[in-house]
Amino acid sequence: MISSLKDVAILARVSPATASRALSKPETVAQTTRERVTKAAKQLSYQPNVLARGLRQRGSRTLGAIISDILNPGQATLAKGIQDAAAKRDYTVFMFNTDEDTHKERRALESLRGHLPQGLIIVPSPGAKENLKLVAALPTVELDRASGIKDAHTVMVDNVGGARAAVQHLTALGHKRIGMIFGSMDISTSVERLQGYREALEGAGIAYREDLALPGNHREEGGRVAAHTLLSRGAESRPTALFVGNNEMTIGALLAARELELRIPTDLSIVGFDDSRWAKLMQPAITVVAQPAYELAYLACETLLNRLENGSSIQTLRPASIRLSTTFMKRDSTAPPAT
Amino acid sequence: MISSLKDVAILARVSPATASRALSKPETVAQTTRERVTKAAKQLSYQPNVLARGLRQRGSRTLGAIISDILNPGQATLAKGIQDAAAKRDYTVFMFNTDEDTHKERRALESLRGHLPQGLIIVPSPGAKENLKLVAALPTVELDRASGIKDAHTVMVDNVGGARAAVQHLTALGHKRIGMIFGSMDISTSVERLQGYREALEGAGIAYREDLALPGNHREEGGRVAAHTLLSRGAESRPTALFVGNNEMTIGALLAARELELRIPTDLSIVGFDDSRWAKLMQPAITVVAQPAYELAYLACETLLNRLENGSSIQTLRPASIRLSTTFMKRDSTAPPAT
DNA sequence: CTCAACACTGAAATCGATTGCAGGAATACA
DNA sequence: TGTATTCCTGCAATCGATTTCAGTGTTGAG
Repeated sequence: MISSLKDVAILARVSPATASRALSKPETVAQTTRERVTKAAKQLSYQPNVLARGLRQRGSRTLGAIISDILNPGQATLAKGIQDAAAKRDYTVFMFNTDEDTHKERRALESLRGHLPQGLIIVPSPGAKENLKLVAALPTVELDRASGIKDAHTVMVDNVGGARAAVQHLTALGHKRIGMIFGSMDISTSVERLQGYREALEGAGIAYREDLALPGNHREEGGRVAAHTLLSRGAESRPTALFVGNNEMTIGALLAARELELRIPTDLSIVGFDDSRWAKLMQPAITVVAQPAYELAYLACETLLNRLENGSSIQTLRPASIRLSTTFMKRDSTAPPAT
Repeated sequence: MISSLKDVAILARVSPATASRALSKPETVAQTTRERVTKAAKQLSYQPNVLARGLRQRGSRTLGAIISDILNPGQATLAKGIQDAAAKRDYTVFMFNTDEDTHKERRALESLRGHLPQGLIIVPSPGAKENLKLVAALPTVELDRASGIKDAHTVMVDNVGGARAAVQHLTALGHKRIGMIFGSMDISTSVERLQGYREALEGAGIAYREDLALPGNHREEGGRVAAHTLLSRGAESRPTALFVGNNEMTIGALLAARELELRIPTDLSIVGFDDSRWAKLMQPAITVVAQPAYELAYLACETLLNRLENGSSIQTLRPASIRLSTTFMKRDSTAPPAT
């Protein structure tokens, strides 16, 4: 059923060596021979055995990709970007989920290692700095976040700038008490977004208050609890606007606002980080900082492939640190504070 | 850096053959030897080369998975179910997207074939019947839909029953003019859901009218256009309820209703097929037929793996055709028709 | 016409792990 | 003690494609 290179060689009346060359280095073979071989290959619908080839060449045209949670639409978009970029250059991708779990990440890396991928694209979990030692020699690009490894190649968005824009929008509307719900501080994006929030407040001459910035552990429930805490105070001291650090927590915040019967944007303005289907669809539609997730992932994959194919010369020395900018999407969930 | 079995063998002072056996068939090796080998392996942090092993054993512990669109949350859930089930049995998965495009599906299959996977799980595109001939010998399970290939193993939901339940709910509320928007008729789910709709109407003694059931090509825009057509008639002849065949088109229908300023559920009841984040979150929350996507995929993967490991004996003869039932989720987008 | 340069091709080694077979040691049994 | 088993281990072949090296035939220059 499945035919090997040897079958092709026999049919074309050449040696396996020549058949191999005819297919992968055509210019080294006489034209007539080449045609005989390609014809035979087509006739047998020959498909090279990637395992054998990879064994000989010490690695196949394969990449590893590790993302944190495929059910998160943002991450799914990353997955797609990686796959499309890889497919375009004829690479295939081993995709793994970590669910933000360091142990799963470790297992994924171990499993990956045996497949001898040419490179790795990873959305690092909190424990990645340690885990990545397992594949220290593997060309790697960190996507969306930084693991903290020195001189790593990273492709991320400008989280500080995105957060700053969001909060500036709120201060420009006249908000003074602006709350924030941020994610786990062992993920670089959370740290950066919090920083952007602080910078924007400072720029507007508003003092940063610890009681207005709460952690929400990046899940819906955490966002709900944090928002509930922030919004349960009296109308005089409660924040009039909320900046939420990711999409899941934004949902939580919205639910909390509903429970407390706060109208949006009349009683409360909300800006989320990360766009999504429901943000556009809700009424009111939610104002967000949108990330170019697809482009980000595509670029990360291209960066990796370029580095691979340039032979690890220049690129090894000069780590790429790419930042794409975010887009502020003004919708209907933000308005001046009630007077 | 990367150490081979030979290195382990040398360190443990045995032959490569024995080292191999010590690691993969421990019971065939003397205890002391075994311990020396495992210790050496750990010391070198040995990881077997999957390519070499796969070459020898004609196939690695690898599965192919082809889904239609990872950006669709339902499909992403399928992806996750497959991966989790595979990981549990220590298989790795090559994941591909087809975007419902028969050519991409073909390319994915070609690419997959060279990797010699042990099996395949596929959400078949309309052209799958032809494409799957490429891998006729590969144990395959069709997920979510049927390609139409005879005797194929399939794992799907009870689309007819789900649709029937949805429409029965509407008739029970007193609706008489119930519209439907269905997907591409070359996808089995669309056909089945349409049939469920017809059966429910018949059961309620309502005649099926062709002008109330329109195709929406399964995308948001198609759903919007179809809904617009259905709802643009006068209040006397316009449907008072809509059953929509998938989640994307449901969004389209909702947008159309907004454009026409129809209130839900007062002026129009809507039931969608497939649950999602936004369906719960919207106000009013959308009544839907929910599919057990994760379980479906998990089960499909297990079915495949069981079949693989039982040696293709019994299972080959008796194709599995599994149907899981859907869950009707009554929410706030359905109500009795205005009188 | 001779010899060098060149273009092609094939034989054989190689990648790393697995496995059939055979040999050697240890044990059991008579 | 002699022989039959059992247990363990190593040799060598194998999976399929690639690649080095050497050899053949052809062309061109002198």
